Parts: sequence; C-alpha cells; structure tokens
Amino acid sequence: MKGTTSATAPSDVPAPAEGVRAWKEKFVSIEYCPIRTVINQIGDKWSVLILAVLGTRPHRFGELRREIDDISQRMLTQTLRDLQRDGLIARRVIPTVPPSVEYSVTALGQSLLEPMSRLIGWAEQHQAEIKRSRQRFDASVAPD
Amino acid sequence: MKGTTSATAPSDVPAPAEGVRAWKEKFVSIEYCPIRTVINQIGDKWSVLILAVLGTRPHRFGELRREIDDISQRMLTQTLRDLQRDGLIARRVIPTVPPSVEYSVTALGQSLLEPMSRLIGWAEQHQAEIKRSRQRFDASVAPD
DNA sequence: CCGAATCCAATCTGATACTG
DNA sequence: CAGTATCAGATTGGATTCGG
Repeated sequence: MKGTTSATAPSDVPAPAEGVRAWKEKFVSIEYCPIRTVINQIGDKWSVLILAVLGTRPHRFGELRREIDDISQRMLTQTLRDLQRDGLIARRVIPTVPPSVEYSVTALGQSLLEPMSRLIGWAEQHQAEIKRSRQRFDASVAPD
Repeated sequence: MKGTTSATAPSDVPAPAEGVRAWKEKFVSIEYCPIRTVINQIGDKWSVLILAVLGTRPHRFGELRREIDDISQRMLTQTLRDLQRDGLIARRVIPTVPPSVEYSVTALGQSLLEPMSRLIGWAEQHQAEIKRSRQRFDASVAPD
C-alpha cells in the first residue's frame, strides 16, 4: 500500500502540471487503481446529480424521483445503493405505514461535494467554449 | 486531520450546500444540460488518464500508447479525437516520413486540470475509507 | 411507498486485420 | 507511425412487472 492512508497532507492543490506528474503513476499502475474506481462511480449517469440534490437537504425516495423525474425507478434505486455502498450517502428507514426511506449525504459525501462543485463550476464556465469547439470540429470534419 | 486539508483554499470555495442548490436546477432542466455533457466526456474510461499524462508534457501517439499500455489503439484514437473535439487537447501533425503526430493540452485543457486534480486528490485521500465502506456493505448484504 | 427482477435496446470497449 | 474498419463481447440504461 502507499502512504496515503496516513493522510500526509498532499500539501495542497499543486500547480496542475506537477500534480499530474504525481498521479500519473498511480493511474497507470495496473495492480489497483483507486482513482479509476472512484471516477467510475461518480462518472455514471446519475451519481453526481443525486449527490447534488441530496446536498441541498435529505430527500425521501419518492421526492428524489419527482425532483429528477427523468430517471427510472431502477436507476434511482441502483445508484442510491451504490452511493450508499461507498459511504457517500446514508439510508434511514422510517417505520411508518407504509414505510418511508430517507437519504442524506454523509460526512464523506459532503467532503466530495467540494471538489465536485469545482468541477461543475468549471463545466458551467466553459460550456460555451466547448460547444463552439465542437461545432468547429464537426464542421471541419463533415463540411458537406 | 482528515477532511481539513484545504490548506490553500482560495476563499471562493462555496459552502457545498449552497453551491449545490445553485447547479441543481441546471442539472435537472432537461432541455440542455451542459454539465452532464462535460461530466459524460471526462467520465469515460480513458479521458482523465490521457489528460493527466498529457498534462505532464506533450506526447506522440505511440508514446501515449506505450505509457498507458493497457489501452487499445482504437480507444486511444477515439478518446484523443473526442478530447480534441472539445478543445481540451491539440493535435499537431509533424511532416516527417513517416509522419508523426503530437498531442498536447490546450489552455482550456490546462484549466480543467486544476479542478480535476482536486477531485483526484479527494479520491486518493479517501480511497481507504471508501474501500472499507464497501467491504462493510458487502458483508452486511451477503453475509453468506 | 420502496425496491427487486426480468427482458431488451443502446452504448462502450477490445481484438484483429487493413490502409496511407 | 498513425489511423480506420469491422465484428464480438461486456456494460449500461430503460420499460415493465411483481413483492413486501
């Protein structure tokens, strides 16, 4: 294992060019890749959105479903389960009749929201530029 | 000592709970979702890794292939193309014989590396906790 | 109300073989 | 060397139906 478990402060956020050099090796090492594991989970279709919504306040299952409304019940259940498995959200069954279930972000999930919000901020800030780039690219490839 | 490593926190970090409330609406609006677009692109299997490697220095096609080495030629070509389409990396053909092609991150790509490195930093910092959570969960679900 | 199970379509990925 | 084409397998996501 690497020394990361002892939380030797990765100092801070380094100049990207340096930081990258650092994690490249961890990425490429094939034995096990913690980063890919995490990116995979939150890189799916719904995880980020659900975390975002739960970040505002706890929600019940049905609330989430209505709020997102273009998610299928299957994917909502499954994504919630995966997030719970990773310890990012907590599931609390309230013994009413019929039973209700409340989901909320854990401390771990909260800590993820910060870097995630930065990434999303970036996406918002640069979406226009990306869109333009895509149009330019597509036009130059299929100029028809 | 765990979550508090935001040593260099550049002040503009929104309290997650507020930031989230902000982007939730953009997420859920179905007409167009810039954020999902971006997350989808970098959420695939190779984009982040390639950006990371190119972040250290420009690479030629074959170099990338050797460096990553468990990527198929097909996926390398395709992912590079998608990243170029988004304007995150630049492709430069060097007219030698045989021709060589150099890829490098653009300014836009550089700007993405910063939030990305934060996310990856988070993943590294919390991988152990996540792993433990998964084991606990799996044990409780399939206790044999 | 919450969620598991089944079936099915769409997408993603890799192996292999081929081109300039 | 860099890239394309095609095919097969794996994964993902959605619709529907059933159960507690």
